[in-house]
Amino acid sequence: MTNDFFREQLKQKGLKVTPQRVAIYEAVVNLNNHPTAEKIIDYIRRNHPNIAIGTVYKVLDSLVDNNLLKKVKNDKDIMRYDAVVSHHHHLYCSETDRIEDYEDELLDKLINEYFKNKKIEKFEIQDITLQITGKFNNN
Amino acid sequence: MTNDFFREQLKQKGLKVTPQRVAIYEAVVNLNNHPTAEKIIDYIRRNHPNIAIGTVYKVLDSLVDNNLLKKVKNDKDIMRYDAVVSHHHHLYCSETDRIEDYEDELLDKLINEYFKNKKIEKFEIQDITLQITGKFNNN
DNA sequence: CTGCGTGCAAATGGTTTGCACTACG
DNA sequence: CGTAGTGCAAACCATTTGCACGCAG
Repeated sequence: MTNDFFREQLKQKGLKVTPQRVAIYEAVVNLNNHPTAEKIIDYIRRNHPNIAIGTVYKVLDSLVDNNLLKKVKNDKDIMRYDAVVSHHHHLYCSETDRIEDYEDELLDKLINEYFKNKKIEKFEIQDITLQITGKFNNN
Repeated sequence: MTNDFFREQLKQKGLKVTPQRVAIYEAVVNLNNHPTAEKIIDYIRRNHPNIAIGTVYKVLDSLVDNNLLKKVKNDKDIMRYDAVVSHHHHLYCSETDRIEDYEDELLDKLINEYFKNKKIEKFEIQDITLQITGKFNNN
């Protein structure tokens, strides 16, 4: 289960398992659309009324540092968070603030193949992420 | 010349040609590495000591709205600006704050071709931009 | 027990806003 | 001239910080 996986990960990274960390991680997993810190705080306060805003930011930072969460950047300048840590791209809605994960191994292979042949001068590629902007057709 | 081109563009968009707008545009063109608002202000103050910070932000916003500049977002949360308006990607240095433009028509064609065949469910693509992270070898 | 993690509240800093004044067209 | 644009300073607000206390290991 997600919860146990997370607790195990914390231990492995030498981080203490606290109710705050568990709650924050669960919030990011359960909330859709890559929540902002504010959304996460709202969600958590239902069950943890006393959790501090500063704590949420500190926990989010340390989880990102330890690769248990990822930061997602959008056109605005508010930071959002993603519990999907594996390599993936993002679909950005041009009309709303919706952001969806997009995994596509075939595409990744195609792009890697391309850059295997065509090097960028004086630059060693470590990671390629696509920002795909467009419109969701419904829902 | 760049300057005349810019003045012409302002007129066409119905924006007044002011010394502030010209100076801000020139700053973004001349400064390398996709300057922040702060860098732009420092640069301009050499010749326009009285330009207001608020004005710089307002001008940058309106130039972006009118497609005369682009915003560049990095992992941190400070906005940076780009005078290259044509479609291109960005090379992000993983160790410094350096950001370079990267144009590659062949790559664009390859990716467009790929998505011509493989549609994303319930999503209509408008634009695809790559964030290429890595290391510059020297310089 | 020991120090990592938390709560709290104040500080920070990039960006925005309101308004009177200026100058472009 | 009339209004878009500017200067200024205060306001905003997401995020950070410092410190005393509390709890996980």
